[in-house]
Amino acid sequence: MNKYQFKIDDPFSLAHTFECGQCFRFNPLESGEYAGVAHGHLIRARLDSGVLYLETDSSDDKLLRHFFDLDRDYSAIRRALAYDQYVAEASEFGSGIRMLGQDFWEAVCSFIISQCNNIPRIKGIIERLSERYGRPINAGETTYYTFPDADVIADLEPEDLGFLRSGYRAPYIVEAARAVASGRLNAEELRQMPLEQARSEIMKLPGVGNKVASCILLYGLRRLDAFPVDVWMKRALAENYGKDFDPASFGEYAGIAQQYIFFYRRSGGREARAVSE
DNA sequence: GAACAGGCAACTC
DNA sequence: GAGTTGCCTGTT
Repeated sequence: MNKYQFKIDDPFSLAHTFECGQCFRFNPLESGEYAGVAHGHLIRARLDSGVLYLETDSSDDKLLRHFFDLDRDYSAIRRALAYDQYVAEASEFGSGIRMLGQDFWEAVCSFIISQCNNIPRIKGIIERLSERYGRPINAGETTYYTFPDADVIADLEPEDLGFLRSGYRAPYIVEAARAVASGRLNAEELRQMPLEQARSEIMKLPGVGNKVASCILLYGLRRLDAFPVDVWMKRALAENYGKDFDPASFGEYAGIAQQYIFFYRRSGGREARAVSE
């Protein structure tokens, strides 16, 4: 295992980052660390006095910086969003959140699984998929598994995924794997496209509508202008902006505004803040 | 046992 | 275009 230290200047919370709904494969350890697998590597992360300590079998510090988004100025983004009172509150509350640089295919698959589903079950399905078709990484008493490559899943039939208990999503998973494995859906090409064009390409996948496509854009391609609206966001937007609000008005960092609002609203929003103060 | 869940798609009007 | 329904599975 390799060890890395990164000095962090902006607010940074591992708990908020890993438990704000963007990522399903990292969990807290008793030590207070967070551990999980990303881009085929086990990562154990700990934050102490503004330093991010990583233990990992990766030796690619560029990938690690990318995954934790260490080269982005979050304080500047929060200042840019602060003209809006509610976003200012939400971004204060969730100031430690960072947008992880996740693997594209993993995000495609994970957010297909997420539809009409809750986080514990989403995590369970993804873990079963990884244990069966991923590569094991031994770490002491625990064995972790990488997220399986798209071409492995592409060779399966939906019936092969019965053990996942993913229900009607199984054929969607296989079709998405085939699109990615064949190059029909290519992350690099999507990155070059205007947002709406990339969205309509992603929505060609069966079982992928506007919401899941927005999650794939934001979490799988880190298109920060993508703005997923689920039932929680609908509530938050309706409560604060009325019915006919266009999230695009948040501009190039709409996706980060979304993340702050989502986390704030799910944590109880203003009511929770009032209680804690 | 019925209703619902961080959604989609096919169908209705 | 807005509204309704079934879809697997799991939880309440």
